[in-house]
Amino acid sequence: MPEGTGVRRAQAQRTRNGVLAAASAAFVDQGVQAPIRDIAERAGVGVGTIYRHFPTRADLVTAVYRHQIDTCAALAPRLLEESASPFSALSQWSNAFVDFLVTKHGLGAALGSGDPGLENLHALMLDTLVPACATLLDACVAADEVDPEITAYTLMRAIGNLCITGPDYDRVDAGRMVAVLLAGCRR
Amino acid sequence: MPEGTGVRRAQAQRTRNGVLAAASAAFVDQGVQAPIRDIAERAGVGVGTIYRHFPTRADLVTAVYRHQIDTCAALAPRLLEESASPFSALSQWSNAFVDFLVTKHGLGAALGSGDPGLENLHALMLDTLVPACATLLDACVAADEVDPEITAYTLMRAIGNLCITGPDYDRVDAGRMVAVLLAGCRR
DNA sequence: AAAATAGCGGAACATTGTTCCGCAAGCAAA
DNA sequence: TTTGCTTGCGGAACAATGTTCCGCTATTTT
Repeated sequence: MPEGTGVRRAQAQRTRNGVLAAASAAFVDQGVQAPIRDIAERAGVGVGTIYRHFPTRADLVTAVYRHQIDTCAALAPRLLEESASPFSALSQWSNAFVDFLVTKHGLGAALGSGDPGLENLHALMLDTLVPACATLLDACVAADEVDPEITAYTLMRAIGNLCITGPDYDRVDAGRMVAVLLAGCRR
Repeated sequence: MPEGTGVRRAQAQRTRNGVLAAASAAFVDQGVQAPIRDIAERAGVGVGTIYRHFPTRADLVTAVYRHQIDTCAALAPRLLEESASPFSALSQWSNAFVDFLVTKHGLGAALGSGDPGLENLHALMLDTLVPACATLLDACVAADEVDPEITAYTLMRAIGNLCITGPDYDRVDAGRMVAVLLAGCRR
């Protein structure tokens, strides 16, 4: 991490960014399961180079989406402050989360699959999103708006699963079902 | 299908059953993604033999679970008759479906993944389970117990997704979330 | 200038779904 | 019965994909 100065380091950084850009584009076109080789070709590098920067496939996916995940998490406190009720904030935040998941082809499925190679991604989502969700949920419970049985992790996971879309179950359906789920949480 | 008489045919049938048994056992141990080679070894046959009987992986999975799926579908009309209210029937039927999914490691994820190789399985579940669910749902709508916006397919799919379990989200959580979802459907 | 090393490209390896081919044995025709 | 066809089978072979490994180049260090 201590970015040693020098031409080489700078070049490496450029390569890394190129890989991230290529991966991002590939994920849009082919979903998160885009083959590493395709990404390497897009980026004009060898596969070894990708693995040098990102030890595993999940690390690459993680790096590509980290910013968006952080943004989503940061949204929670703001919504809580601005919304009429804690439940309304939770509802709006869920919508943001759904929008994030649903625009990333296969991300939901990848998360749900339990693929051991995606542990990192899973961990990241959990570490940053669960606390954010917990904040909202706690506020809802405090206001007696939702069943205290429901945990942030379980809710996040359920929402994530509901966002696994396909040809006959698209983002609209996912959004609707998440809304139904939240309605069911309500006191 | 016209079971030609003869020693060969009988042997083939025996082989087929052996494969089904081996697959069933392998699915319990390793989940539905158990490699074909493992199943072949368990059954004491070559991989070619498996493909002779089941053109694709999904056909094998389908064959293994077909009976249980049919049983589940057949449960719907009976519950509708015996239950106090249509919604209660729907609720009980959902529990049965959840139990089915949740005991098959990875089945939910496989269904959700959109893996093109599993089209057959997907189609089977849809063809037999969706009509069963629709019966219940229609009764609920007629009794004004659930929102008519909800379609059988969407509900099935949502329940299926909620049943994608993992280390930190198990069958208990899945059952709870499905109950919450149904509560949200209620009028 | 020589030696060490970071960064890179791509061949090579492992796993898995699927196809293909040759073989053994039952079955039918001669 | 003998001969040739067909069924069913086993496993090698192929393709796709994640991942590791090795040798090369050019920068950095001594």
